Amino acid sequence: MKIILHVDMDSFYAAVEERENPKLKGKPIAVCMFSGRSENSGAVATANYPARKLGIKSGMPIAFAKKKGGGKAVFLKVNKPLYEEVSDRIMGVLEKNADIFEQRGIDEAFLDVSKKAKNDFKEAKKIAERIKQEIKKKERLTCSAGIGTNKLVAKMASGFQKPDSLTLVEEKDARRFLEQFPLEKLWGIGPKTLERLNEMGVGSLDDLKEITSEKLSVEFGDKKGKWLYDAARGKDESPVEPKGEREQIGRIMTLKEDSQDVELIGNALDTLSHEVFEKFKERDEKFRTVSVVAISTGLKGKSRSKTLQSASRDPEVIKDVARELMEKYLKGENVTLRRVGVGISNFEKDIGQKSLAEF
DNA sequence: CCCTCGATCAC
DNA sequence: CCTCATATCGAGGG
Repeated sequence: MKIILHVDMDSFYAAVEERENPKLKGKPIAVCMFSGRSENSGAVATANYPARKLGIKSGMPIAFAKKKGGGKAVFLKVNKPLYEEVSDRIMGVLEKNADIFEQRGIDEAFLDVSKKAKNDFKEAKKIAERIKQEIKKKERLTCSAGIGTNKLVAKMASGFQKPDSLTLVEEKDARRFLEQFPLEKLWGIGPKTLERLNEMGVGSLDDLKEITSEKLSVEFGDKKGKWLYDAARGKDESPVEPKGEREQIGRIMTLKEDSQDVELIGNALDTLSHEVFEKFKERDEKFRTVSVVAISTGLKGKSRSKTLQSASRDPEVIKDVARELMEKYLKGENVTLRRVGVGISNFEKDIGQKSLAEF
């Protein structure tokens, strides 16, 4: 039997900001992504607990959050490089405590600790306590941890008593533990899946157990269908797997104003292409696919992509192909765009020669 | 099997 | 009033 630990930082962005600026201590904080089209356009990325008490939630429009905040809350702009730097150190602490380590996003990770814990939940608990201690001491940040026999249970456990919590769910308790959550709180069940399940007459995990694996596969596809079937039974065989390098690099931005203008949009694409290349260039690889995303005023997103005959690592290629894809798209549809994005993927090793200087 | 594209989830 | 970034799946076409 495996023992899986899931660690999730508590309101990470806001907590880092609070730590960096003692004046903010205890205050409601909303860390926001400002889109720049007007004073308050954008969304809340993370709200700390005092802010949540005021009704400010992540994903919420900033203008809306400000109404809720009643002037009490502090609104900050995200400082991603700072959070990344802090995250790297935290992930180092987590990784050294794991047999197998899988980072998921900037502030959470799965740790397979089966060997280190000698298959003993008590040992796993000690490991989790040690991790929490070390992060608190070194970074002055809290996190929540969940321990279970699989990723699903561990993930649900870490979120169960946030913040600064540690929740153990032994195998015999897993089913009952999961059953207390409404379906939509289950990891992997979002609004769409919930709606379709409801239409099938499924309103709880218990109901879900009544549906056959075949039926779920027809409705949700093979993978997801099987996953749901297992989830209803507290089962999740997916392994903790180290994440390799990113397989896509993308950037998206909100236009200063809604636009149909090829030149204005083209300029935005140039900027994005440049930023994408900046992230990509330190890798010793080439990309083969360039894609663009166009999000209309109605917030409907469309994507277009092109895979090149031969791989490239030329920033101009990103720009050119992005423009080409977008121009073609805009010609075909009569749409006004709100946001645009550029991405590259399909990386392959660059076995190119060294430059003369290196040689 | 590869490519394109949309959908979904969730940070 | 509506951010940003990535992974994964599946359908449909070739």
